[in-house]
Amino acid sequence: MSDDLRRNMALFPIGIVMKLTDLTARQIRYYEQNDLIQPARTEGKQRLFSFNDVDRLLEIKELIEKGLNIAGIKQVLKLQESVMEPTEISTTSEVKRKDMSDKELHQLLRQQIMYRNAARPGEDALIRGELSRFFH
DNA sequence: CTTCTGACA
DNA sequence: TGTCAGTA
Repeated sequence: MSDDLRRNMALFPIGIVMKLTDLTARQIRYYEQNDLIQPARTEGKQRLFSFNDVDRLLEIKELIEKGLNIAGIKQVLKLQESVMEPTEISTTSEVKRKDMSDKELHQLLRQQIMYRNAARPGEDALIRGELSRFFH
């Protein structure tokens, strides 16, 4: 069995994921509603998460802690997907970055810098105003 | 007992 | 986001 397939197997219920990510069930369900994650379901409609789902949730958690809202997180997630090779869908952010082109790397760095500026209330009103759509 | 959806003093 | 309700 491939390693990628193993990481995508729906294995644990929300209770386990809560402990693994330190997120509340409310938050996890909310992120799913906003299409940030798409966990599998049992016949009884119970969510079943894979290792990839957990990794994704941990990334979402980091982004939330940096002040990003759903729209902002979608941007980052979309950017990461555009950077990944269609074939070898890597797992760690380290591997993902290794295959980025210079153009994509600059775009990601530019956005990260913008996030930091916008995350400082009263420091850069213009930038924060333009990116308000991506923050709380 | 755990999870799910919907709703809001 | 928390939390309570009524189920499955």
